[in-house]
Amino acid sequence: MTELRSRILELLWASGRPTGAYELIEAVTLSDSRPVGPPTVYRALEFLMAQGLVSRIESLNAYVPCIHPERDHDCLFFICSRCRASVELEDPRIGGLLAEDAAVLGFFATRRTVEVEGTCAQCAEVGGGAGGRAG
Amino acid sequence: MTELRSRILELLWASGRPTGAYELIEAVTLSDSRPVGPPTVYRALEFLMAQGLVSRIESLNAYVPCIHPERDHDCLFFICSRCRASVELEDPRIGGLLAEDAAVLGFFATRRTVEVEGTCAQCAEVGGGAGGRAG
DNA sequence: GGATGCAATGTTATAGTGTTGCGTATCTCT
DNA sequence: AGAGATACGCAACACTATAACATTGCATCC
Repeated sequence: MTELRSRILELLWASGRPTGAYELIEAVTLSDSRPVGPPTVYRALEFLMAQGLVSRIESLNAYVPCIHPERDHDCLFFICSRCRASVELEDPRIGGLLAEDAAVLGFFATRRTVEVEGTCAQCAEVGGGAGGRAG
Repeated sequence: MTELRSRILELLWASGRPTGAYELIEAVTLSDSRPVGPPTVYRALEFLMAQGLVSRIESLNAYVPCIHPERDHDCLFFICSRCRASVELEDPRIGGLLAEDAAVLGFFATRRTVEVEGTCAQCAEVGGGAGGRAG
């Protein structure tokens, strides 16, 4: 773990929501008063993902710090399309079913992506408007 | 359903694997001997997805024709990282669990993305090499 | 016929996301 | 110090997607 990598991990935690790579580039550039290029940030993200410290949210092209990186887990994200927040959940049953389906197909799984978009409880309470509960 | 839209749907079926938007642009341009721009194809894809005729695979930035578009279903994809093929499966149990988890969070889900990457049975048989069964 | 409205498509430019290639620095081991 | 491995800097580029605006074709109404 290097200076840059921990810096990026901190920024992800500080952000509080899925954060794009180019947002991170800007944030590092600003906070450290030094310009970093895309490859630098992407490499750091790659490393952090390999360590299980960060997950990528495919449907947003964005990155989030991982809860409980200490153990291998099913990344399962609920993403609010109104407030842009995401909640990570652990549900071993889903991994179990996917493993079961994979076995039926004779498929050897290496990576899972499970993402649910919608409206979080807090935003739903506020009511009405774009990204709302309808649909 | 217009000429262009059915053309793109045909191309997706003919491709036999997840196909990028720019591949489709090229394919339409070649097969119809007329240039089409990105917006044209993206709009057609948007329409086809709204009809449930096509799904987007987020982890590949690619598109696939949907099996059984006639009914609302859980899109669940197994994507082989070796041969690039994808298999769509229907497993209502997964949707059930996700709905259950969403309910616990008070989350109103509007869209699900479930994608599993790995090696398909056929490629695993061939053995060894990149994208293999290890992991 | 001519005006109007609408959905779909065409066109140009640009925004956003991610990678390649190569050079340099830093760290570690001997 | 010297050699190899790892990480970082940088320029350029490739890929993916959308914005903004113009045009076409068809149906409708007067």
